[in-house]
Amino acid sequence: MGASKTEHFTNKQNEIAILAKALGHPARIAILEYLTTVDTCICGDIVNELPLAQPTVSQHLKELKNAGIIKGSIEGTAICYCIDESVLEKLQLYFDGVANSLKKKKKNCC
Amino acid sequence: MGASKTEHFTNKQNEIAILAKALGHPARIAILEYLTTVDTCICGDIVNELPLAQPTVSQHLKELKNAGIIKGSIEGTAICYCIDESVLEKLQLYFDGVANSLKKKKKNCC
DNA sequence: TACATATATCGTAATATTGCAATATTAAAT
DNA sequence: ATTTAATATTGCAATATTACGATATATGTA
Repeated sequence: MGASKTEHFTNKQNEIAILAKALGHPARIAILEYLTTVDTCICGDIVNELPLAQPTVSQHLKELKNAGIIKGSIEGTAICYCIDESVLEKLQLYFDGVANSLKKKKKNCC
Repeated sequence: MGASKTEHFTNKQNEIAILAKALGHPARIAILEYLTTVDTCICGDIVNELPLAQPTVSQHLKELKNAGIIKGSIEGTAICYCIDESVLEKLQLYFDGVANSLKKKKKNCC
């Protein structure tokens, strides 16, 4: 095997899982944070920011792009990558929801 | 290769990546949601809730446990699994932080 | 003790991820 | 047209993940 049985889960569950998986690597968290802090989308510096070879970084960017977390627009030779704010908001809302539900719960175990 | 170069990233980045990775599978999102909604930690029903074989569920539970997202306490024959609220709060705060930073940003690209 | 129940572990097959060197592509600059 | 710079793609090796049948373990019950 090796492939997830996605068809048995809800769209929402798959959606969140895809986003979480895309962020399930420190390099991609570092990219997220870099793109969050940098004011103007200075692009190709991402490679210089990370301790990884250029093809590896490119691959990580691709995965973030596939998950919808970032988008890139061509800017001459360079590419301008930035975060899709709405997707991050989705994650924010999701974990807000879970954390708040937990707070309301009466705990009779563990 | 196949192993992540975790040593080049900050503790915080690795920590968040580990949590995100653990939630990067719809079955584990489903487990999270089940444990969130269920009031008393009725345990072994997780297997019945999921469209996966018992060893597979056990494996997913183990991964959530390794990441620190859930903990289990033995309750006779059964095991009582529940969410570590503080870890979920960590995720909530993290994505709150990222999403809020993005909102404050002036967007001059994409 | 023997049995049933709940969960974990082992072994294994299929597939996915990670990382990089080599190479391709694309567009600007000379 | 050539060169340079930035990024993507390909190909491959090492490792990790996913899933499950078979089996082990542990606890309660007859």
